Amino acid sequence: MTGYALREAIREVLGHFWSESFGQIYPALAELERDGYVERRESARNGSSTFRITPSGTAQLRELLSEPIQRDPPRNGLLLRLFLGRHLGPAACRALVLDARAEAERRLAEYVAIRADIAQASEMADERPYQLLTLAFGEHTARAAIAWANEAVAALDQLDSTRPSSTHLNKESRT
Amino acid sequence: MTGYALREAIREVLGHFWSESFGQIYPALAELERDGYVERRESARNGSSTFRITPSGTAQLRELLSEPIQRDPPRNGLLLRLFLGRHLGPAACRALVLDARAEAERRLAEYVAIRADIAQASEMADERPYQLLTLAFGEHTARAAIAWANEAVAALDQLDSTRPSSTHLNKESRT
DNA sequence: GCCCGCATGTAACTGGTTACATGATTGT
DNA sequence: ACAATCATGTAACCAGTTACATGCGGGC
Repeated sequence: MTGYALREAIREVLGHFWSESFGQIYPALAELERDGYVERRESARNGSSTFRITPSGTAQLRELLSEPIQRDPPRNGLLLRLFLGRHLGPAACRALVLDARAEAERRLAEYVAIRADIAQASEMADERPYQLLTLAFGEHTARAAIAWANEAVAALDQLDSTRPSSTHLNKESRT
Repeated sequence: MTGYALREAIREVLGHFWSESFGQIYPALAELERDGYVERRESARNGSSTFRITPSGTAQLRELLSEPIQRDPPRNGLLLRLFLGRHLGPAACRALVLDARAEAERRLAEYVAIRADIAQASEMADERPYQLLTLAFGEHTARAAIAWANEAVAALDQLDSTRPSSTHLNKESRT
């Protein structure tokens, strides 16, 4: 496939847990070609080149997949805001949580659709069980996020009603 | 607090969803001081300086907290490996999942301990409900991860027994 | 003729980590 | 004394995004 197509595939297929930008892909493909991990085939018609992985490329892929997983330092903007939620007030926090819930629901719906697609397609039978694993992860975490959001909204509502004239911006002071 | 203490606090208190390095903190504090958002008080004894947020600093904090949450592009090494799990084989994938489950269990235990701590401490009553929100999020996602891992292990075991002589490295070929 | 999607690549920039240099204080 | 921890800062480096420059080909 071409670099462009590769990026599209990553966006569409792995989009929920991986991403690459053109600035990554093209230099990477050039390097992979230099190291003999992929082969370039120039198209005569236009200036595009399609790439195909070589045997040594698949070997290298397996090597890389076997390397220890490195996780990057956590940075969850939602949780940071909620932790310092006193400064935002219950109403603003509630809005944030509702937003998060809406997105989790959107994701969950997407996963359900993907599951239907995968069940449909008879191709790639040996890859399917692995793809279902990642899908299930997404479903579990999305459902967890929704359940949490419901609890959180309830807690925030109670907080708002218990101490209505809180230190900061609440429904009344904003109107 | 000092820059050092600030980093410790971030690590210990927000460690599950936020992180900052010295390379960030010290330049940031200098800039915040320049903009009048924090005040520096030099200690006479040693070269250390303690910082205190100013009124305009808290205002700025609220401003920043109100800004839209920006999420960084996803990059989940575990899911990437599982998605391409055919290249690793069921046994290796199983190990990855078990690892993930162990860590989720470790996290969950930590959260339970923190919850006990928070319930104990009578201070900071107005911050507590917000902190509990972030804690609950961690608990939900950890439990979801554990449940998923259990399903995934079962699926992988079945996969391993159904087609024992898979294309690649499995238990037999590795011994 | 013109816009849009396909396609390739580079350059600038940014956000951040890591490693290093340095030194005071405290506890054993 | 010496090790560990507290403390400050900088420089080098890195991964990665964004934006830009460029051009082909097809559809309207």
